[in-house]
Amino acid sequence: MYTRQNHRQAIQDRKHREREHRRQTILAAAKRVFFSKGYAKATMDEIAMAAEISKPTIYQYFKTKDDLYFSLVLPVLDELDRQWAELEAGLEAGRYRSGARLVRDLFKAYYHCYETSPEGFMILELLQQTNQVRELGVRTRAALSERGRSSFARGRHVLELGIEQGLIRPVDVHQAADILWGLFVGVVQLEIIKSQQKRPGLKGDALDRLLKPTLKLAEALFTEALCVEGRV
Amino acid sequence: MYTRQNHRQAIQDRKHREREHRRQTILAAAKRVFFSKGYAKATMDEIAMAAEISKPTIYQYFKTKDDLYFSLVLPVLDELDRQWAELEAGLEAGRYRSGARLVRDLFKAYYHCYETSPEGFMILELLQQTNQVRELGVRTRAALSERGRSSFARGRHVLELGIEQGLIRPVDVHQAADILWGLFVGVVQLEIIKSQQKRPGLKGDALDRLLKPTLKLAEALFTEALCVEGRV
Amino acid sequence: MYTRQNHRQAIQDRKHREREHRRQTILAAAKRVFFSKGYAKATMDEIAMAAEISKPTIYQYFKTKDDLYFSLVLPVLDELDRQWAELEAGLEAGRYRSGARLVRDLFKAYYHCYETSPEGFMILELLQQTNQVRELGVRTRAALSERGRSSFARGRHVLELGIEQGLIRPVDVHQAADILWGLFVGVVQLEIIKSQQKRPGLKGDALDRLLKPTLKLAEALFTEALCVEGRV
Amino acid sequence: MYTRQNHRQAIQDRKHREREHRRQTILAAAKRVFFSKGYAKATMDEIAMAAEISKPTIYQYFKTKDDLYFSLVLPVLDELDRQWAELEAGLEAGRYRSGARLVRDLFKAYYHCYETSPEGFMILELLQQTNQVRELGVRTRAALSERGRSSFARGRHVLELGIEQGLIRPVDVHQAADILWGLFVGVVQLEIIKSQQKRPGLKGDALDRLLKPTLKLAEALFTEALCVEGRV
DNA sequence: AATGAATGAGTGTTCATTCAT
DNA sequence: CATGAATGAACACTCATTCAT
Repeated sequence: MYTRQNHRQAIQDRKHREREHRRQTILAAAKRVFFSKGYAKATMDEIAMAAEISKPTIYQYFKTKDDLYFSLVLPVLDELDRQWAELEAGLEAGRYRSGARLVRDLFKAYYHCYETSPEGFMILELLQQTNQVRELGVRTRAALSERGRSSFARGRHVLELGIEQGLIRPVDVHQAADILWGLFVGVVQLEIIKSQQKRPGLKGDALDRLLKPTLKLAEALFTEALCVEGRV
Repeated sequence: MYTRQNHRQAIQDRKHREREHRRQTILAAAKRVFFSKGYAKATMDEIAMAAEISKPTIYQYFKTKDDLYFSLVLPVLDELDRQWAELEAGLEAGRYRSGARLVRDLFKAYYHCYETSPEGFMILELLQQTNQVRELGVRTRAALSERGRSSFARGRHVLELGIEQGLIRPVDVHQAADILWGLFVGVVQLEIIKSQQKRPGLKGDALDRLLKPTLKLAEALFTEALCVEGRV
Repeated sequence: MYTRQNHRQAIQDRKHREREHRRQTILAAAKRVFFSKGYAKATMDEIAMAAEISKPTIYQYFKTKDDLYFSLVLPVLDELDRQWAELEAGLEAGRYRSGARLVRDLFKAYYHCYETSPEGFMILELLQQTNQVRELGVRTRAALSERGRSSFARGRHVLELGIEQGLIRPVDVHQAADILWGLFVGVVQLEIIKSQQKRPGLKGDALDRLLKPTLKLAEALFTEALCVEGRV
Repeated sequence: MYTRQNHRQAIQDRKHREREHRRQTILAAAKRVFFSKGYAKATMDEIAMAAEISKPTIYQYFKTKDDLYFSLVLPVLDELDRQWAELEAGLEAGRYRSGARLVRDLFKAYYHCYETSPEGFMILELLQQTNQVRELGVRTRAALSERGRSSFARGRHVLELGIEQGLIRPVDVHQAADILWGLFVGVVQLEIIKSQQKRPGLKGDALDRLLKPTLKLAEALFTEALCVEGRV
């Protein structure tokens, strides 16, 4: 039914949608720029141009450059958490029969998370470069820290479940989780550099051709190393 | 015998030593600053202050910021190459009986190289951020690129020899070398972030307590995965 | 009629006007500073202070120091060209009966061009000092070079017409044009130095009192030397 | 006769000679550098390298960059004065019969002075760029100012004599002297710019081919304009 | 809400000048 | 006397951020 009340509501909704849409546009632009230049060399001007808006507008959506950056990184961590949550659920439901499957899905989780937003994923490593001290409102900062922690915690829990269920060999889960993450990030990083040396501009294709088989081998090696059931 | 001739020579020598010493002071300061801030956020001013000299003095020893940075990174690659050359020689001399030994020494090579200059090692990854185009005299630039290539080539050759001699299982050496490097760098990077989150300032101790056992586990996993002789 | 449309237009217009006004303010400030210090000693900071704005603002109107400088010089060349075009038209229309008139107008052309922007005129000579190589976008650079060439070409054509019409004696027009320009610039330059030695600050008055009669005499001498009709 | 006294004297002399020689070396180097770069862009480093000595040594011969510069300019003014003194003497001895001769020798005087040290001559015009205020010891500054004044005074006297003796037409000698100087400097300047535009590096040849005929024409025009004896 | 314009605080780099030897 | 090394003071140019509209 059409009422003045509903009309107002509709306008409100549209505005919200538009606002969210613009926010996403900015984030997408920022992602591209941060990725190709690194945190420090990326300028707000360039991001604004990439988003086809004016610079001050960015500041209406994100308090600072740091804030924008972290807003980019957060979803990646969330995605990782979601992936791991699925794995966790699967394990708790007893859906895994072999360690190989588990390892395969572990790698899939990482890869899916990377694929969702390759740039966002890589940007995670720029964390070091950022102004680690500055304010940025406590909220974002805390959120980021907590998100990271929870992600890793869930990863460890997945490994613990795998060990408990006799799917993978007993190892220190802290260390193992770090190794998996380190391996994944390190390999992705290396292949990016390699693919950029050949032809600059990350056209995805070249990168994928390097990355996928390497990750496949890594998965095979970890299956071999971690799984209980013996040689494949 | 003390002669005027010797005297002059002695003075020359001392000056050379002093110059070299100052060069090292600057490099050490730069290492600290680059490491803690990243390439872009590190300022020449800060490096000068860290080295307790004036800014222009830096420019008497290093042509540009880039030059300074690369002078920091080059020795690390050289060290890596040296380590691998030793492994290569050992393999060619038939000194390796078991794959486990080989994997252990492979990890040792990486670790020794990291230990020689932890900051320098990590800085390698900043390569992406650097002004990849600028001149810096062709010499350093070319040297760097070539050094990287040759290091990786030697790493692959080591793996090839290991496979030929039946010490490790047949795998694609390109991919395997990438995985090893990626794993090592990724893990070191992750543990650094972790140790800095706990207490900023990289006091080495905290880092080492995290890093060493993790790398030990990684070594064990790779021994398991790569070696021919079966379960250890 | 007042409409919302017109309102917007009016705002646009005002902004345009303001922008142009500020541009002129900067140009005027730059003119003063360049003139009193020369290209190299003039600093952007000083120009900014003279224009009572901040330094980065200058860079919103002019890409580089070079660009600012050339933007100052270009109009002078254009004015010169315009003056000569008038002379040319007059000659082609057969409006000149005596060589004396032509020489008088030649000097008038130079003088008018100088008067339009005395500093700008003198700044032309600083061309040598400028970074002759740098980019500055090809556009301005090319424009400048071409402008100079075309101005001189037109000057020569004016002399050619004068000779053809029997108004002035047959001389090499390349050389004659160079002599006229050299004389004018050289004299202006000298009188400026002289007037500055007496009282620094180019108050125009002192300069004019020196410059005008000297140029008058130069005109008389050239009339004598160039004109066909014999002694005046 | 060889005595200890003479010996000391001889050593003193040699030292003086050597010192003077080095001074000249520096001046020659500075001349080249100042000329090709202009005052501001010329660096003491470059001058030192051109003179094949170290930078501080320059400061033992010249107090500041300004001092060095003015020491370069002074001899040119002296040469000009010498040339004019000769002309003056010739006139006073009644050696000139025709105005044409006088004008020819006037131009010769300028040209000879330019030829003695083309760079030095041109450098004179950079006077504006120099730090006109700074100390530079009063001495050099005063000397320069006075030298300029006296040179011009003598030039005017030459013209006065020429007028008195009925060789050239009565004109204001202040203005006429300024015109002659301005013409000469302006033309030289212009031809230098032109010859550099064609092929950078002032190889003299190209310049001379432009300069000489132009000056020849200028001389002819001034003969025509200034001389009493009528058309040539 | 969006933007054109403005700016304070740096950046890397250079240079005239001065020590210490 | 000559010099290698050092430095204070600039300089052109940039950027995250904020007004005014």
